[in-house]
Amino acid sequence: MNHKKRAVTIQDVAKAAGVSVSTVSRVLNGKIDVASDTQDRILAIIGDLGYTSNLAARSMRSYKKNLIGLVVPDIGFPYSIEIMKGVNRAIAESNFDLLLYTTGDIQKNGTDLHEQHYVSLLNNSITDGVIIVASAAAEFITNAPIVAVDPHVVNPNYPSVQGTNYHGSLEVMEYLIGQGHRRIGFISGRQDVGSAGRRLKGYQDALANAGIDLDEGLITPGDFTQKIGYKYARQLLKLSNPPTAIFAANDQSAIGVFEAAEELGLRIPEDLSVVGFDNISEAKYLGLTTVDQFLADMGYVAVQMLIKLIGGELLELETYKMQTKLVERTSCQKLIQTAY
Amino acid sequence: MNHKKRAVTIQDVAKAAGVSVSTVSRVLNGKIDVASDTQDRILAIIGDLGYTSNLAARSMRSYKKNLIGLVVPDIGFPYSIEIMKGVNRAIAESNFDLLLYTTGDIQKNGTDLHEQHYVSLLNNSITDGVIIVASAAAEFITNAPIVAVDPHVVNPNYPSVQGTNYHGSLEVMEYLIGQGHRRIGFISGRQDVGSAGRRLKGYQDALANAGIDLDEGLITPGDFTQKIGYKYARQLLKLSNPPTAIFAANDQSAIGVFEAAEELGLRIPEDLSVVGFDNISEAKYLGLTTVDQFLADMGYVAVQMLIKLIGGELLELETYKMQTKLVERTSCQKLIQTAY
DNA sequence: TTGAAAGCGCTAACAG
DNA sequence: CTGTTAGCGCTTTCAA
Repeated sequence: MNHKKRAVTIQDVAKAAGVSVSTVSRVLNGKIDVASDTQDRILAIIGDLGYTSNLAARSMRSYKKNLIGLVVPDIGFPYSIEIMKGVNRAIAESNFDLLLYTTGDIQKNGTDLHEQHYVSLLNNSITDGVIIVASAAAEFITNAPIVAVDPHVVNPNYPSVQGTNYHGSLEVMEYLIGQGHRRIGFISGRQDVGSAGRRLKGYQDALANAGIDLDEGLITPGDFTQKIGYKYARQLLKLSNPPTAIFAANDQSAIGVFEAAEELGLRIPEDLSVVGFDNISEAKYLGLTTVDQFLADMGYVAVQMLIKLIGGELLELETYKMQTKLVERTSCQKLIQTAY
Repeated sequence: MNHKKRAVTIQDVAKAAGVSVSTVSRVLNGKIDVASDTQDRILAIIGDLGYTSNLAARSMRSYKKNLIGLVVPDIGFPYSIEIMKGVNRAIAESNFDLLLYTTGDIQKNGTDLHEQHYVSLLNNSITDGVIIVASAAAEFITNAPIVAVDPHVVNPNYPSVQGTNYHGSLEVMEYLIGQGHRRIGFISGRQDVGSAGRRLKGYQDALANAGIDLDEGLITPGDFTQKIGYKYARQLLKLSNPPTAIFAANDQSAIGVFEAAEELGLRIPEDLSVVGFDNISEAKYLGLTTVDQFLADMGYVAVQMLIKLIGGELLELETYKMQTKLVERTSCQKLIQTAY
């Protein structure tokens, strides 16, 4: 390895081939008006010299970059990972490459301003469009298209992919009520996230529909983390009149519930039913019932929408709704029960 | 949202502020030699106009970009995800941002040539350095530093972070043999991956050390996937004289073993002991014993090494060895046993 | 079929 | 303290 030497440029190639830079550029861009022997010679030299075009310089001059940006607050979070898997799959099927932008910490760039900044940064320079996950911003200034996955804003001013959170939440509650549960706890999600609010609304409305009085004491705060899920589940389960089921606003917090139940010697689902939103693999192996939010599929669909937009199709403000439905993990539960 | 309008450039800002572009550039780069009222005025205008500097143009001129590249074959694979988590954490603690490059499919860019291409593409243009995961290439042409995480090559020609695969494998075998196992199956990893070979070597040597004859029939092929792990575990368990323990070259295939065992009505660990390398969360919740390869920590360390290299420290060819050791998942097993 | 030259947006000397 | 100027590596007219 040497990383001292100046990178080889189009000039070097041109010089070695005894032609002008414009001719090399033509070959690079697959233009047809080049003599085939010239072309072969240049191609050979490009191989010999190990030339790679300078992304920055290229982006500056040409419109098409075959690069899609993905702005994610925190790639360590299972929620982001699931979406990335779907994005990844769609990218693999396309002829675009992926540029992921993150500052690593959900605190460090979770704000509207940061998001807007990154979107501009990418779209005004090296990407053909960007996908932004869990966007909080109400608006983006960009000269290339964007698609938001699961935006916090309910009716965003830009194209987006959303799950039917309210509907999915209703379905969970109907399921639990159908099993005979009357006291059902709810671990909330982050206050500032739209989908969390819709999940809570589903919880409340389903109770009303079933004629069950709402007990505010069964609704706790939350922030989508396992730690806080554990904390409030513990609190709920220690009530003098504890719930017989707990519905968590996402499955990270559902895992927290699982831990609290284990600690208190409760069996799931015999002593306590637990359902969580989002459906990550850990929930699957724990045997927790979940609501499938198709996180990966949302990412997949977002890429497809974006590619259409880049290609010039006018779906400017389209919102794609993905149906979220209950996934009963019975087979996994059986699997784990059998294995031990 | 508007994505028709031309992006606002440094020229626009200069014109609006009634100064030259260089003055704006100075403000942008935090140079001190600017009158503070001029600076305030420019900053205000930058805010008003929603100006973001053009990444491409900036990269072309200046040396420092505060951007680290990460080249990963397939971000959907748990192995990659674990490493990315560690990278993410290190990035969060630094003042660098992350640019992830992938073509999405392990088949699509798994070759040396592709890797070399991406490394050049990034390092010769917009990044200050790149981290390359599971690199197959023997050499890279680049004018900025690179660090490889878990390279296929045993003694690469560039800085790298590696786990002590051979040692970890020995430890597993000593553990299993200590439990009284004499017939231990081995599900191999991908042939072309160096670490997989070292794990197999550990398996073989440990048997020899214990004076146990090697039965080639207990060693199967493999490719690190759950599906193939399942297939060969099934084959092993149906032998007339089946193994009492199976050691899988990674924990994805260990999960396949788990499934095969379940299907055949075997209890783990009573009827069959299972150990896998790598330690992803699914294995944790399944209660499988694993070898911790510190995947996340490897990513973390790689970023730190890279930042040192970027800063000019001369550890050019340093290889950082992370100790891999057996992790007994007894508490998780208990947790699952209690919960159901 | 090819080359010369302009310029993308920006930074970094160099003058003033 | 600020403006002028010269490119970075590339694509793209426009001529030849």
